Amino acid sequence: MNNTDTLKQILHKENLRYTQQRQEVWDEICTSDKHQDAENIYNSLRKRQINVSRATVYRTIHVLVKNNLVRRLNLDDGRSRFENKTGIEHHDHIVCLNCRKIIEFMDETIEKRQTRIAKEQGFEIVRHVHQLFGRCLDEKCPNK
Amino acid sequence: MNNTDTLKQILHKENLRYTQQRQEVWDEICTSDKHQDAENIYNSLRKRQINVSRATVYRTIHVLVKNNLVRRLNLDDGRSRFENKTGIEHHDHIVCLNCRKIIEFMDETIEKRQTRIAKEQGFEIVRHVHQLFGRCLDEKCPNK
DNA sequence: ACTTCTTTGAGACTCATTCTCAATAGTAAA
DNA sequence: TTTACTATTGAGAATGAGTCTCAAAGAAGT
Repeated sequence: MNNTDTLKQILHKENLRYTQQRQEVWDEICTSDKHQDAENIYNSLRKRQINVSRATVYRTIHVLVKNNLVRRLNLDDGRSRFENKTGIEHHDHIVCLNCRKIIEFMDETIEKRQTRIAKEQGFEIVRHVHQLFGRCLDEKCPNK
Repeated sequence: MNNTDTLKQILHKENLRYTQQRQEVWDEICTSDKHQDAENIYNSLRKRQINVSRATVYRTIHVLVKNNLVRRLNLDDGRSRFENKTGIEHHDHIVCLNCRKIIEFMDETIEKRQTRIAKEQGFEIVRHVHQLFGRCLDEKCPNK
């Protein structure tokens, strides 16, 4: 299913109308660099002459997150970042504290273990956050 | 080393003065229930007739966190929580989405694996965040 | 086109946290 | 044990991400 149909489907399910603004926000998240924050998404759209308000950007993101089209990332820097979640396998993140480079990782053993640990403690996991913060060895990184 | 000496030591290292307010904030974090937020710490102190300002609470917490006496937790609910880190072994958290109960866990296999994964990606981990959000089976939990 | 209901945009508002700056309090030297 | 210097404090203003309000604009069915 393409971006437009995916969006139309969830809007219909939520009894919401299909609008140009909602499509533009969703497109921006799908096509842009990953891990953009709301302000970034808003600015990118404005730069492309697309009229949309900050309020609409936030409101649309809520719908997308609620319906699993988008994942919200909280990287401890005070604002949420968003990534397209459709057709993407689950992964977690490694973040460079110097250059803020973000790498994705996924480890089946860790995934299974955390589920088991939660179960042993009487929990059923709904979601999890697993982030590794450190320093990368990238030449371009202003690492000391 | 007791709370007072620990505090005096890091204040000295940071070229900061030992004050009653700083001691009170540190005491509150050491003796109170775990995972309190700044407002909570502030209110607890005021309730005990201890004069301290919000600004001082926040400022003191920064010093404590910077010097590894306190850990800052971001549980995705908009405010930071703090826990005493001295003499406590490392652990991560499981949080109930219904009753906000917080359980600690620690798994050596996961710890080792994440270090290795980061290394393979050219990262040296400085810290990590691993949180499991779900629903607990506690009878008192308003978990339908 | 008409009616009804939803969405939008601009800016006001919230809330945790940080900042400002005058008043207060440690601390080292005398 | 007072002086002199500097750091700390408190009250409230400022910040910034995100949310809310409400009148105007837009979808959708008739």
